[in-house]
Amino acid sequence: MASSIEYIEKLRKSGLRPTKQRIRICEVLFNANKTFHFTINDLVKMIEINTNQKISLATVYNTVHAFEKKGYLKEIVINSSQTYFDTNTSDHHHFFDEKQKELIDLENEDVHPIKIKKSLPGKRIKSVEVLVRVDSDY
Amino acid sequence: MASSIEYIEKLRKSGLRPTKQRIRICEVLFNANKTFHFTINDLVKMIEINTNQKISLATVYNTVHAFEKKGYLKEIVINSSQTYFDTNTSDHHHFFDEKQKELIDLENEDVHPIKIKKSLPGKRIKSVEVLVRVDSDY
DNA sequence: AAATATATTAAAATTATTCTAAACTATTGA
DNA sequence: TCAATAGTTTAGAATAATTTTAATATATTT
Repeated sequence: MASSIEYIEKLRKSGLRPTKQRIRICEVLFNANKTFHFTINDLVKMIEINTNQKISLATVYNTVHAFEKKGYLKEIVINSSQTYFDTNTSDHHHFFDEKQKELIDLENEDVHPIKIKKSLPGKRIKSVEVLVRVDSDY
Repeated sequence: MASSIEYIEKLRKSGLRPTKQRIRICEVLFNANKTFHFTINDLVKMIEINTNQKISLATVYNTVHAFEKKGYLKEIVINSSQTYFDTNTSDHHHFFDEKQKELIDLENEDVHPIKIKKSLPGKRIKSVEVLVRVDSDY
């Protein structure tokens, strides 16, 4: 839980102008007491709830991408028609249930450490992500 | 290297009618002496090279998906505007260089075995995939 | 407060993929 | 062998996520 003043600071510090829209999106994303996963579509719906002021879709895309670049959000690697984002920016992995389109965190301590033995000349590892696809029984 | 007669057999065995188009696509995909990664777009280009007979885009999509269902191809999980497929259907992982849009195999023996300690009630693990994102120096 | 730099917006454009329904081809079995 | 049928291919239309455009609005700097 943070106040909009804190978001204004946070935005300014990272070189993003604290606009009405960005502050609103910060509130929606970072006021929750748990981290969560969302699609752009989910976020638009969350913004619409209890708001009279609309934010244009282009702005939502711009802002989410700006936040991702600044490290406030993580993009989750899934082959799906929609891109998922995560407000949990810590190093962790995911379960994905294709049927229910449900994403579940897999904390780093839930996975034995991953060591990559192969190295590629001229290339630096940026991230190592594990996706565990699951089927639901029902 | 296999002849079209072998592909006809293979297709029939898996309940797919051996059509001109499917046999052609088998040749393009499975005659190579190394496995490789491709997008639908790549495949269309490969088909066009040394062919007078065109295959419609819808058929290419249909066939690739049919082959994937039968286990002759693997879909690779990447967030990219295009979906990648792999003719290497063994259990393995990938490096992905976003800049160069380059995919590189990471054999299972190149990764320490991945053990998932968390289990989800009512869900069965279908696959565990690792994607290592890399940056090129240049 | 004016000048500037940056953001927002609605609408159009783009692009991968899927759908449609008509024409075609492989298979079956008489 | 040949007609019936079931499955396949096709071009083009439809869909849907995302990006672009360029005009308007807002934040920052001087």
